[in-house]
Amino acid sequence: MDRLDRKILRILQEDSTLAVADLAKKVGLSTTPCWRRIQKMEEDGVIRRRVALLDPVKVNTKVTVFVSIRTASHSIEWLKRFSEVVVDFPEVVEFYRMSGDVDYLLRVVVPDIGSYDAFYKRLIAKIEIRDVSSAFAMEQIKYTTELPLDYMVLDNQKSGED
Amino acid sequence: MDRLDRKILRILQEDSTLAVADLAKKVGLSTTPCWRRIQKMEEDGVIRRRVALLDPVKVNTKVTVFVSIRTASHSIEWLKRFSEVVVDFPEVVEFYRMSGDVDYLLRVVVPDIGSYDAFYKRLIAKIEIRDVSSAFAMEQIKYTTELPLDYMVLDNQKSGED
DNA sequence: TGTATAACGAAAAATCATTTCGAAAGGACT
DNA sequence: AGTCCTTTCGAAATGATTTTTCGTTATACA
Repeated sequence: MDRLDRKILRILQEDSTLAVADLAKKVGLSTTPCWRRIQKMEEDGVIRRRVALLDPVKVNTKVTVFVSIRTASHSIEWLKRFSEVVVDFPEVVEFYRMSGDVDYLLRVVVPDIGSYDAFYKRLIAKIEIRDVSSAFAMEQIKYTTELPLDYMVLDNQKSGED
Repeated sequence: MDRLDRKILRILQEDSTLAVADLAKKVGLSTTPCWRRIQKMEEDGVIRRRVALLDPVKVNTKVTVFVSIRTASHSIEWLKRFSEVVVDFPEVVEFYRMSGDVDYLLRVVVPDIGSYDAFYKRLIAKIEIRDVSSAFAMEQIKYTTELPLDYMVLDNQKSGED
């Protein structure tokens, strides 16, 4: 991967609807090699998928809640089941195993506080959880799916400045 | 918006590369009305954009850090500048104003702990911040851009069971 | 300097998005 | 029930874009 590939990724992360010909023009290529580069990055798994991003307000999931979970000591069995249960909730859009104080962190999206309570009840009905604490987001100041490309490892050679 | 629209959104959230004809077949429509529904949802802003999602490992941003910030008392000026500074870092992929204990929460992506330290230094060089604490994610168990569509408000009538 | 390899670009072919045109379905009102 | 009106639908034609094909150009290396 070189600077041209990075340029392509930068654009596709923002907007994947451009015609390959237009994208090619932007990065200074003709359509065929540009198309082939995209193809290759899809095969290599650099580009994982292309998706539509929806407006949370319009689909009635404006409220984000961060759920911190401390699990002290638990069996391997419990941890396995815990992960499975949590992953299956569509309201859970992010789920991390953490180092330090908190063991797991979830980002949950729901319409309102009431729905969060309902979600929480459904969650603890499925699996016993010791220490849970919820923090509500008042405002989403930034949310992007664009990963920074400044750390990418390039086969350095080739053209391009940006 | 009815159940058909929801079906369409469900699919487009997963994969926006399908041909409209195929998508139409999946939801039980012919291509023209399906195309028009998509068009309308784009105009209405329900569908915000279409993007490519990249593999964090392949672009060298596998480490996620959650940064909690407490700002006690600060001027309006400071808060404004703080937001601007933070938003401008491409490593910050999510940024929330929170209720409760923590005032702001960031999700930051970087290649490794060392890069995080470098990022942190660049951040505090740009703006003075009182109380910061960082929590590292050991594992990303779930990450999806798919919002749950179960809370969507439908103009209830019409066809479809799912 | 020759050769191999990899990347390029123009143009043709195939696929897909978008428009156009009627037809059908559902509601409201008489 | 019937007519009008509105909305949604679908087949086919058009236009744009993706994908393939083929020949050319650049780059690395002996």
